[in-house]
Amino acid sequence: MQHRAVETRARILDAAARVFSRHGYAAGTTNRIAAEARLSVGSLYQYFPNKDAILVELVRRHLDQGFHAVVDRLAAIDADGPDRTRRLLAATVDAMIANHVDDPGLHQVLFEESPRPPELLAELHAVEDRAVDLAAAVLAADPEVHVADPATAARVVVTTIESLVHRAVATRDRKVDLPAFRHELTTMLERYLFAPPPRPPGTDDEPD
Amino acid sequence: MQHRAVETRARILDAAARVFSRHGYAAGTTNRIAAEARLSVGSLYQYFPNKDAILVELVRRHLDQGFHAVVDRLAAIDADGPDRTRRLLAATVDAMIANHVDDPGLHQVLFEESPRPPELLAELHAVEDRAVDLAAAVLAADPEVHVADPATAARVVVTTIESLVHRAVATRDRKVDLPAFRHELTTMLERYLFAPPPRPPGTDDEPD
Amino acid sequence: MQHRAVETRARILDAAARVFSRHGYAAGTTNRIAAEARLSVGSLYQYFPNKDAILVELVRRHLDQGFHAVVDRLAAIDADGPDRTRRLLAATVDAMIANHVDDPGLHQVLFEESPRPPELLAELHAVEDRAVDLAAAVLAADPEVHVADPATAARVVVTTIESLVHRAVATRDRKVDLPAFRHELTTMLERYLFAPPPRPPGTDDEPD
Amino acid sequence: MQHRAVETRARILDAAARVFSRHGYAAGTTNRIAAEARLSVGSLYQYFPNKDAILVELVRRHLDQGFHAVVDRLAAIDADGPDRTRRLLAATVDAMIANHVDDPGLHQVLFEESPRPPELLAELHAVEDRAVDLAAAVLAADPEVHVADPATAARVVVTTIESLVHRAVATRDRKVDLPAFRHELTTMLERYLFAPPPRPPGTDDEPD
DNA sequence: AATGAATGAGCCTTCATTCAT
DNA sequence: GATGAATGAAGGCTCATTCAT
Repeated sequence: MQHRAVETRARILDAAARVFSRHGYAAGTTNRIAAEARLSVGSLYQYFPNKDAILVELVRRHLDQGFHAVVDRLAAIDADGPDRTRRLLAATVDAMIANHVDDPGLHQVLFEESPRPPELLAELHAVEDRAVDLAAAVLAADPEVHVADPATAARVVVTTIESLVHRAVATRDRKVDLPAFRHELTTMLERYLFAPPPRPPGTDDEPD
Repeated sequence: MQHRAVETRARILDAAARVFSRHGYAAGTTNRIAAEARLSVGSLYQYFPNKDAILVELVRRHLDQGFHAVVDRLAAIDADGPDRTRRLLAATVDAMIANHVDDPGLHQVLFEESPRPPELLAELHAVEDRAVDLAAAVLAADPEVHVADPATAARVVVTTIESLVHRAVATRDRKVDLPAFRHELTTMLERYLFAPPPRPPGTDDEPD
Repeated sequence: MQHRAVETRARILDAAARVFSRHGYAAGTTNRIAAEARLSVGSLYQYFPNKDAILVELVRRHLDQGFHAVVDRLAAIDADGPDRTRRLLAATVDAMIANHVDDPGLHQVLFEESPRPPELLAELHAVEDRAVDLAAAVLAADPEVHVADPATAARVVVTTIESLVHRAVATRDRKVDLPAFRHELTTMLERYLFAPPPRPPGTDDEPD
Repeated sequence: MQHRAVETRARILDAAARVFSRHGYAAGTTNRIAAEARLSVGSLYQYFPNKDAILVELVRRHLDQGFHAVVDRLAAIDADGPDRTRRLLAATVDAMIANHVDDPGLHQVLFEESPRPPELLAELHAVEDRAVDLAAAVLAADPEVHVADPATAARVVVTTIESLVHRAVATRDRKVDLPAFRHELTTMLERYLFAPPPRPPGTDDEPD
């Protein structure tokens, strides 16, 4: 039955997420995943052609969910109020943190220690590019943002958020004071975006 | 024999670096490493108790070399000239990029896809902490740097450099326009550190 | 339901023939056969107790069809004309070739690469024996055939035809010029059967 | 050590021969082969890259040994005595029978039920072609041999011997009275080769 | 009767590690 | 100290067969 099958696929993915998160990719054996999903290996292989396919699907799912979580969150931001860019920035950082907080270990496995077929890399890049485009539009529309090139600035912002959030929360490494981290990250990005425009020649800005 | 042994250890580590870089951690078998080092597996196991020990040593070596490369570079910076912090910052970024550029693949393996025993994590953290301390001292000494807490700001700077440089150059992912990246990263960090001080009390910015 | 069931069995056998021919015995999975027969595996197992049973039935069917094809062809030969034996021989060779030409691959699977339970071997032998008996009768009745023992000669003829035709056409190996093969095979067998009788005693050729 | 390694390879091949002969290709598992060779699977895989490679080597070995056995036997035949062709024929048949008698089951596995990579088929054909060439030379040199085309006749002889000997002795099927088989096969081939030449035109044998 | 999801034994292969030489 | 053959546990995956629906 269609419904049943979809459910089983999901169960396998959930199980794989738990197993990978706990054991890493290499030690996340298909037998373990099957067991965790209360299924036989054979069944697992009726839903996925091989172990990597599970991983790929898992990454895809996380990517989608993460992207949508951010987009949804941003959609709730008042489009026209004051400080729009600042509020979008903060919301994005929050959403990204939320995306990772659930299962830090999983992200490590999914985005670092696993083999990523080129096809998947392409998707990763596509999602990032979409985010950059969205951000660039926001920056370009805000007169208070003084950056040489909105596209470049947008990419900096996006990759910085991704990298630092990932590092701060999505690692099995040392954990971090989240609120402080959140504050400092937004501060840095705000200063980057809203820095006073370079002085016109002749004007001095920072007197001794 | 002491000397000979040290040399052999180094040869194994070099071989391991090449093998891991080429094949990744999982496919970097001990036999391949031994072969690359023109050694028998048996001999390899007289120098290292197991595969992970090689990895650990390799990470340690890289960490040390990287740290020293940065420190050496910074030592060459004129301690008292103007814009000292800015110059240190730029030098650090340059040194970090240099650290990764040689062998991007290896860093990926060493710091992402390999198992890292807690013991190794502790060392990682220690090195980072040292860097943070050094940076904090620099920030605290510079009157133009207006940050609430030099220690926090130092950590932000250090982790941002690490994360973004790593992401930009030490990945097998999509590659990046390095000079542009370098410029944008320093710009962001400078704006973060040298932002005009918060308005004097009485002006409200973020009310309770 | 009797009729329906018979039809379904036939459909399964046909499907199995196609699948075995295409994929070989090992890769001819029951699932593939079921799919090819537009049936579920479950249903397939209601018609055959296991995979080997399908194979056995298939061999049986091929044997029967092949035997009857030959017999029918021979029945069309004028029983009393001159050169009766020669014509029967030619017709047999033609019929055997015809039997294999349709689906060379299938014969390879059925008679070479598959497991043959003893029960099946017995049937194979029975069919061959019947053919030998028929041939022996023909030889014995022909005064121009000078063989020591019609039964032995009959077996030689039958097995030679079987083996060589099989080899010539029922292999995935190198293919063969059929008309030439056909001519040479009949020539050889005719010479075998119609060789001039051994010289009357007194002439020595192969002394004791 | 070179010698030790060669010996181990041979031990594996011998073990594989026994295991394949007993269980067939599919059920001749690498673990069984290793066990039969009193070796661990791991070791087996240090000598052969995979199961098929063992098979290929085994086929090659058998082919070589078989071919040489025949050639050696023929070399012992007096080159210039009377009835040279007849004696060569008999010797060939004997040698071929000898080749198969040792381990009938193995031939079945090696040449029928196993997957044969194209590369191996090519070798098979090459050996056969060599044998055909040799035979053709013999036939062409014998004035008593009346065949339209020595090359064709040679191929008929070679394939007939191969096929019938194989069928008679190298099968797990019903076994056969070897001396009788031997006699009948040579008889047939001799009659084929030494049949009286076709009548000169003007003599009628087969009137319209 | 039919369906097709589920089962699980067992296959081929890899690789960190050991040990006889 | 060195060598490299040997080990064997364990992994990914297949497929004949069963069984709940």
